[in-house]
Amino acid sequence: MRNAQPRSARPPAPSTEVAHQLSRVFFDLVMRQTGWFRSASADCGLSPFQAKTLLHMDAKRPSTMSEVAQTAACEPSNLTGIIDKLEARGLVRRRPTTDDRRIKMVSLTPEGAALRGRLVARFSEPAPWMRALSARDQRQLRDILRKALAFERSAGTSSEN
Amino acid sequence: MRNAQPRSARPPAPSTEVAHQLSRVFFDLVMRQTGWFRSASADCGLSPFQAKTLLHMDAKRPSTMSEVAQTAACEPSNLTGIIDKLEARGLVRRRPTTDDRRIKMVSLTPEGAALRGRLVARFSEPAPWMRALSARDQRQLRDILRKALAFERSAGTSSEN
DNA sequence: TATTGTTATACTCTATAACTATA
DNA sequence: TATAGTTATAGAGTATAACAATA
Repeated sequence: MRNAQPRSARPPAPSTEVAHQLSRVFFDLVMRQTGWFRSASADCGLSPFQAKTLLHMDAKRPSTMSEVAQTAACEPSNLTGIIDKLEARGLVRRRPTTDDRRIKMVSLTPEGAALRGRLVARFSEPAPWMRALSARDQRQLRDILRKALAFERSAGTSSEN
Repeated sequence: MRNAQPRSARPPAPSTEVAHQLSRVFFDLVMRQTGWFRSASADCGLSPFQAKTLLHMDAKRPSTMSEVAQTAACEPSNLTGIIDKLEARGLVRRRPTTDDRRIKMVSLTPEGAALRGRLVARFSEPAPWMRALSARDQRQLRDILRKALAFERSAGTSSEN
């Protein structure tokens, strides 16, 4: 864990040692944020998975159940129950399509879109450790994470796998 | 969300706008890593919470149930069940103390410490987006996250709250 | 009387398989 | 026969309250 890198023939990848250190510190930090997500969801009256689902829905465009399940990285069978609850609360709406009657489109109601907005705002409130960083570190971190997110959005279909 | 900052009298904090942008991009990225954590745990034959608990245990020193519950940010009642399972698999050991017989110390067995090591190694494997970053970005990101983690460890008792 | 850990309970999350209604 | 979504079910995670043993 503290050894130099073996010098075997490799593509010109950046030092794997730095990447490993990065991985450890990232997941160490992430592991400390689970409670944050939970309480932020609860502040909006939602379970974590309900909040996650709402966040993964496109505020402007309806999606099929499958699409939502894929972007939220969950099983379609579980999504059914979540959408049931969100629909019962008037936050989303399910409608069949005319051309293929197996497919159902889900969309946010105005109430759902509003609550989704509240969620986004809530998740925009910086955690204490973010405010503790210098302005320079905050900018650098934001910019690097934006690159990472751009990669994730292009490369992976979602997170999973 | 794209507006300039209001110019009201404020402490000389770094731009809250940058911090908000940082918060959004960070949690957007984090939301995509849950599957990664899940599959990494499964690779070691553990549920996510079991893995989390093992990772939060000090490999060298026994802790009380309360201490583990606090660092893992879970309810003591839930920890009981998890420790039961880990103990049944021979990964941890529970022992009463002599001075206060209410307290029970939990420690990793050699098998538990070995599996914890495998877990740490597994979580050290960089995610694709980490490898996609330039060597410079990787170093900068690692260094900033280390500062964040140092803050978390000093300031917060854990994550929660 | 307060505290450590446990039990009981209930609800949510996750995953798999079987089912329905379409195609 | 294959696909979109649902139902059924089981196991794991999370939270609260009540409890036993001990201090």
